Amino acid sequence: MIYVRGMTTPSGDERAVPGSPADVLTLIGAGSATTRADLARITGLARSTISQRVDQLIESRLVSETEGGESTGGRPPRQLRLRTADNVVAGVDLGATHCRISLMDISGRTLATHEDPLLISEGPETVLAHVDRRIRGLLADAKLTPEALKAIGIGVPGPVEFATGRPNNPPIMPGWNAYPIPDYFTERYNALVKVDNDVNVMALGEHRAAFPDTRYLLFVKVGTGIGCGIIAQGRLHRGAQGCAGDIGHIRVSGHDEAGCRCGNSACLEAVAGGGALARKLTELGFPAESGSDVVALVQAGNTQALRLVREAGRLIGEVLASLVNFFNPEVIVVGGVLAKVHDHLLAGIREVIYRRSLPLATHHLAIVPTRTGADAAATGAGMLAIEHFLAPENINRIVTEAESAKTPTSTGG
Amino acid sequence: MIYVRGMTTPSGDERAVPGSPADVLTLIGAGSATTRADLARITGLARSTISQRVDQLIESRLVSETEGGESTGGRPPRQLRLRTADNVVAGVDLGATHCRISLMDISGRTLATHEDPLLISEGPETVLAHVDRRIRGLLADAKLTPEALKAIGIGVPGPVEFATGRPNNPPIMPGWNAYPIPDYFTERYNALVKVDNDVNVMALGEHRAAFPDTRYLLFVKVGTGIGCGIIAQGRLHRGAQGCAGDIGHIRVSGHDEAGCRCGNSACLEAVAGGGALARKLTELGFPAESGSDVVALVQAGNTQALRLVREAGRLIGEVLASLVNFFNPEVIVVGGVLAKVHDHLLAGIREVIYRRSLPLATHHLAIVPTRTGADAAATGAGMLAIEHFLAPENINRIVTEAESAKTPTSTGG
DNA sequence: CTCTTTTCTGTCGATGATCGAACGAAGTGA
DNA sequence: TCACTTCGTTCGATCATCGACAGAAAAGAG
Repeated sequence: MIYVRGMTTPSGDERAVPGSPADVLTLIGAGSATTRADLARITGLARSTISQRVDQLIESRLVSETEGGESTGGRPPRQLRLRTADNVVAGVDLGATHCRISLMDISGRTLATHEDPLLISEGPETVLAHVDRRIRGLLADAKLTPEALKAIGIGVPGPVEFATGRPNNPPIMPGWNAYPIPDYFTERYNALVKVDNDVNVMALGEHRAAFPDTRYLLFVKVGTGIGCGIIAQGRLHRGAQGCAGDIGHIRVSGHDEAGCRCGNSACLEAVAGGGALARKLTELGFPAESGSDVVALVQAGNTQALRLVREAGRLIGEVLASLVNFFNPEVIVVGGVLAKVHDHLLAGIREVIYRRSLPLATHHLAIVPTRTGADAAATGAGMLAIEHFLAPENINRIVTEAESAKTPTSTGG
Repeated sequence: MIYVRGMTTPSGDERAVPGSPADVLTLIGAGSATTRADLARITGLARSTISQRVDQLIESRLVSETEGGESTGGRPPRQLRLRTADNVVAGVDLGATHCRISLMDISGRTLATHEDPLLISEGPETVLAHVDRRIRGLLADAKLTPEALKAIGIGVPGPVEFATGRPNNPPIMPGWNAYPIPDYFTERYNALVKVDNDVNVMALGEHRAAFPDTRYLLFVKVGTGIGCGIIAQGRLHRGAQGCAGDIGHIRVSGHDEAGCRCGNSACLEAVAGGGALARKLTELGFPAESGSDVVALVQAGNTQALRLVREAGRLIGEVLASLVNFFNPEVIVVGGVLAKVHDHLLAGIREVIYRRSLPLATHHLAIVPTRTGADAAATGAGMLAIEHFLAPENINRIVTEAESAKTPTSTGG
């Protein structure tokens, strides 16, 4: 099910009378209407008008029609669906050391997923060539041609200038600064390309998959570092420079001894990130290099690891308690590697938030572990791609082009 | 000049082809178009269509027309303006101990302002009766009838359920909980009524008056308490329960001894609010009761007061440094009583933010004192009123009603 | 099994909003 | 005074939408 923006308008703006083909498609995609009669009832447009719009959408290969609707006492309606057969997108999750790609159809269904180890530090040319090969492989496995790929969404582990899709001084992506990632793919595919921060696409994926009706959501990723994706009014909040949600370098009290790679001390990430926990465990005699090692120790029942994770939860909770007062979200989702031991992490987080935040803000606040797990980023990137493909401007453009291609505009004589 | 939402669309949605009377009015109100020919050029609609729309707006008494445009070589255009003669709003700023009301026309110009001492604790009936009298007084002074008042915006010192305009367990407004403020005025005026938190309307006022093109702005009010109004995408962010921006009870490190009226300790407000500073000064032998007294001591050159204000700035800066990383605003405006000594307050705030926040987030960040000063809340409340009056739904309703009133729908024969 | 009722979908003339050409109005400049 | 330009209005033409009608395809009654 696709997320609708507009239509059911909480804030009361957006267009009042949905008329264009894109609006009709949105209703079909959202599952709000599955037949022509439904569409007429919902939009208030005449059935003849709806039929015409639907014809345009079918002509444009955006909608498919199937027989076999349930009769409610009369002629059974023909079912309308997004045409998923040859409209797919790729959701690409690039991490520091992995590349995970999901092939999804435009209704949001995942067709296939593939994960590889891949070092982002090898630079854009190498990494993107790998991504290109994997996408072609997934398309071939699904017996699809590259023409079926309509959009690509990519999440990368660093700040991105969203409008241009260029990384903005990313600390752990050497060679990627200002590299025009979209160009690489628009030269090779006839597809839209959108690039965003990995935490943002995780937030998007979690929101669309698990909390589509939530208006204000925070997705906290606790991995080697700590970051936060922000959903406001159902949309990603990226901030003025596109670096909103970078909570890993917020100061926590009482840890001025902990130096951080950013140059400051007492950063949340430097005391509660997976890397920091691994270091502390190593010092205590339990060798660990990464967040995954910490998780392994917790799962093996190591009490020191368990204690550290719970304490990390409290520290993260201290920062989140501030953000709850400031932002007043409905849901906080905790993801990232450390979320695999969310029992202990969430206990610490909840404890502090419920003690420190305002009752009005916490009364209806849910603090939950991720439901999408390791898929969050790839599906989120896919959702980013789908939503840009289904955006009104794009749909209306496609329909208009299909129309003008059909009518030869009577040139010559 | 009125703030436009939509039209110049940064995010790329909103309606593409502006057609309705409300869209035409928006362009006139924003000053984007002052003549029929302008409107035709901007909207792309035919001049005849525009003329028809403008006629409707003039008929509905929303637009006025004046001769005397500058000729550019041909017939001079007639100038179109919002009809301000009999379209005014009231912006009401209710504080703990004062009531300030601005009468504004719908173009945003302030016609008159009146401030009274008034205790909010006297309860809704008493306070609102006072407001009612003052509004009638201001209208009479401006030689306007109550019919000219189209909308009322009200800022109150406590949380409000914005949709209904009812205070939500406000701590310093005894007797006001869940009181339906809008009803009081809709029974007495034919006007729209919108109620919001005082910090929110201050943020709105500052944004519209001083930073209309800024997309992400924080307005920090440092008075007896400390609060924050949030502008995101040019709109107020109110959060899930409408209590977003309540930063006064965020914990600051190293002050666990400071108890707060909320029951927790080390709250920002309890260590850096005007009330807290006054208490500390009193202990040091300089009697002070409120934030104003603190300001007076600073202005008198009291070094202890000066030191405390600067230290308060650092503490506020510590909290804001976190919020800059999280929210990534373009502008932070500091207002409230303590902003009268903003030299010292801002020094502390800037010092900490520039040290603790991410360079990417602070690079283009402006941290400035309020420009609207004591008018922030009243003008912001007026802006709230104006924007609701000029909202497309409302304008289209007014025009439609005027149309149907003119055509007698040929009943009977 | 037939006929009626119901519901869905397409067709086609009617309607009404918008357009665009033409015209009058009101200025500038040679 | 006479082009020339720009602005605003008028009015017939046009095109999207509507709504009545008819056909299609099922359920249900007799």
